[in-house]
Amino acid sequence: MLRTGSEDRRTQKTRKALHEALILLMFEKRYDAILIQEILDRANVGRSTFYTHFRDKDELLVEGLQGLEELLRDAQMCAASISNPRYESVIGFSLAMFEHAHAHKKLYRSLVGGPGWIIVRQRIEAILVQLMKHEARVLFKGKTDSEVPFELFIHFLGASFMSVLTWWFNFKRSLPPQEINALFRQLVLPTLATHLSVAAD
Amino acid sequence: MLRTGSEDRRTQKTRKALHEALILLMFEKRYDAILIQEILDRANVGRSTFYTHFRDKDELLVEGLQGLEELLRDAQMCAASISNPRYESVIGFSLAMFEHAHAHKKLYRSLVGGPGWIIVRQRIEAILVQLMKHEARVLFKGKTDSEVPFELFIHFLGASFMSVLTWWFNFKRSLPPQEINALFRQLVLPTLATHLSVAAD
DNA sequence: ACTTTACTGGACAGCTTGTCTGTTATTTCG
DNA sequence: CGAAATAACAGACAAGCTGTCCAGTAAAGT
Repeated sequence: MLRTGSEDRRTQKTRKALHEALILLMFEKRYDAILIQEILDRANVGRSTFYTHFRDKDELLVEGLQGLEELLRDAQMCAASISNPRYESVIGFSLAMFEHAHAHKKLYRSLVGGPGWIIVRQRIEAILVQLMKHEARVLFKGKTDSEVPFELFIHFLGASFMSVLTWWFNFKRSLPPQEINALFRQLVLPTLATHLSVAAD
Repeated sequence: MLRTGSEDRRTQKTRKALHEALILLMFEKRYDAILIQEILDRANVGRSTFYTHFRDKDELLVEGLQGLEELLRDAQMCAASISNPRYESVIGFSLAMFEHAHAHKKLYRSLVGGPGWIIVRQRIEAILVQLMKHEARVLFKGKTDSEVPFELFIHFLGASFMSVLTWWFNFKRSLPPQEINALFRQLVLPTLATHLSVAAD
C-alpha cells in the first residue's frame, strides 16, 4: 500500500508546473483568453493529466490563492494587538492585502477587469469575510442602536474593500500601498465607528 | 430610398422577441447556461438574424437594461428636491432601485450570483456612478479635510450599493425594499456625512 | 524487485459559435 | 398598386475548444 501523509512527488510537480504556467501566461494575455491547451503546452503536461487534477481552468486559478489566506490571517492577527481604537482591527488585513497586490502588480493587472477577476474577487472577498467575521463578532453592537444584520455589515465591508482595490488598479496614477490604504480607511472608518463598540467587553 | 426615423417594424419585432425569449429563459435556468440556440428557438428567430442584431448574448442582455437608466434618473431628480440633509440626494436613486429589483424579483434571483450578474452588476454600477457623479460633484469637499479622490468616492458608493443589493437577494428572509433601503442608508450615511458638505454653495 | 500510482500521447465525439449562401417575405415609398 | 430595398429564413459550414477515454510507459513508494 502507498500511504503517505503528503502527496506523491509527481503530483506535486505537475500541480506546480500548471500553476506556474498559468501565472506566466497571465503576464502575456488576459486570463479568459488563455486556453487550457496553452497551459498544457507551457507546463509540459498531458491533457488527460490536467483533468485528473482540476475540473477546469477556474479551479486551477482558485487553488493558486491558497497562500493568500494564510498571509492575511497573519496580518489580521498582528493588527489585532496594535489597533488603536479597538474596532480598527476588523480591517487589520487591509494594508497587507494592498501590499500583496502591489508586489504582484503585473498579475493583478492582468486579472482586474477581466472575467478572471470575478473569480479572484469573489474568492478574496470570501476570505476577507471569513476573517472579519471572526474579528468583529465580539465588537458588533448587536441590538443597541443599529439594526443592520451582522452578515450584511461584513459583506458591505468586504465589497467596499474590493471596490477600492479594483479602483486602485484602474487608476492611471499609481499610488503606493500606504496611500491607498489610508484612503480606504477614510472611506470606511466612519461606518466602522458607528456600528462597532470601542471596547471588547 | 427607405429613410425612416424609426426602425423597420420587422427589426423591432425581432429584437423584442429576442429580449422576451431571454427573459423567459432566465426564469428557467441560469443566464450562463442559456445557449443562443435556445433563445433563437424560443423567439422563433433565425440564427443569422441574431448576429445581424447583436454580437453576442451579453449585448442582448445589456440592451435589456436601457429602461432602468431612465427610471433611476427620474428617481434621482425627484429625490434631489426632498432630501433633508442636502447631501442625501446623492443616493436618491436607492429606494427606486430596490423597488425595481423587488418588482422583478424572479429575474434578479436568476441573475444574482451567476455569471450574468457580473454583466448586469457592472452595467447598473456604471449607471449609478454616472448619476451620482452628476449629483455629488458640487457637494464634494474637494480639498478641505479629505484627500479621497472624487472618482474613488463615487465608485465606493456604487460598489457599496451593489453589495447590499446582492446580499439582499442572497438573504433567506425577504426584507421589503423600504427596510433594505434603510439598512443601506445606515451603512453609507456616516461616510456621506464625512465627505460631503451640508450646503450646496 | 514488486506493486501501485501517475503521466503520456493521441485520438475521439460533442458542443457551441459565428459566418455565409441563395431564397423568401415584408415593408416602405413613389 | 407596383417596384425597390431590406430583413428574415433555413440550413449548411468550418473552426475551435472541451472533456473523456484508452493502452502503454515511467516513476514513485515499500
